[in-house]
Amino acid sequence: MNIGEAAQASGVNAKLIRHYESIGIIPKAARTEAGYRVYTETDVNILAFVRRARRLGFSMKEIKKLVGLWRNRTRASSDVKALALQHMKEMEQKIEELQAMVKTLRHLAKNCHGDHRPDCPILEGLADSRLNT
Amino acid sequence: MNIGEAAQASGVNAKLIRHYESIGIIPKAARTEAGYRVYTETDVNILAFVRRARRLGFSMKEIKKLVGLWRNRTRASSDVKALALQHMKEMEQKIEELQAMVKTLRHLAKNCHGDHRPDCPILEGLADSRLNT
DNA sequence: GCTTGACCTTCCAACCATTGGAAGCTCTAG
DNA sequence: CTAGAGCTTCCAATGGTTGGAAGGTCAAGC
Repeated sequence: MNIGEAAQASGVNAKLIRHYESIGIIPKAARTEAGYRVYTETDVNILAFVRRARRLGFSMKEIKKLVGLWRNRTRASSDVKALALQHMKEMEQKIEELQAMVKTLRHLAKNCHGDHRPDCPILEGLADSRLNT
Repeated sequence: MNIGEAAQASGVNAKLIRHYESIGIIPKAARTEAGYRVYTETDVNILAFVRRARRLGFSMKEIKKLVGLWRNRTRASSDVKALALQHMKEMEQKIEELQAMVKTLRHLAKNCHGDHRPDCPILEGLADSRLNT
């Protein structure tokens, strides 16, 4: 399987596959005599694994760890769980931050006429030093 | 006021102030004979405005627009409101995405022993092609 | 007046994850 | 044999910020 077919099968862009290899996320692919990368079913599984983890918002650093744990049959499930729980915590924090931002903006927008007049509580709110925090 | 004092007063890092100037977010500061940037109260207000908008998650591109509208006394409030509502919509979408990620991870983690055993539903879930979407 | 140290200047590079392009080689079909 | 699709490497850009290096300038103390 060459890189294009592996990309098709795994859902990971060919360009991205090379990038993942270059930064050590995935093992270096074997090559043909002409220098083309060659992939096995296992390689495709790893790539799909990376893609799913990425879609769940894991950073490449975290994914590197996860791939290592995945390939290691003697890993402890506690290692994986800790990584997942930590990641969940960070995402929940991010959600709270975003919700606070939306709340503030909604409050400001509520009192904005939204017409041709220049008065705008949104801008005034942004300019208000009491909003410093 | 030099850049350090302006940074102190506005809460925006001196380094970042230069950066904002270089990418045209804020107007070019006046200079002393020696080349030092000089800031007025108005400049500090703009910087603080940028900082608050940034903290509400606006992109620099959006902030560039907002600063323009803020400095323009004949702007229509509808322009600002549209920008704010669009931004809120994007943040709400992001929140939903994150919540879906957390939900999936929570589900996977629930069945993970989290001990020394290698069995781990989290990794199995990530490797499961049914999770492709 | 001279040194010291804090501040200022510019420019260049790094972070993260991805995407794009250019230039050149290799394969496959007609 | 040629066309074009696909492969190779390398370099650059995105966005927002931070860091450092190398050098000029200011204010205070001696």
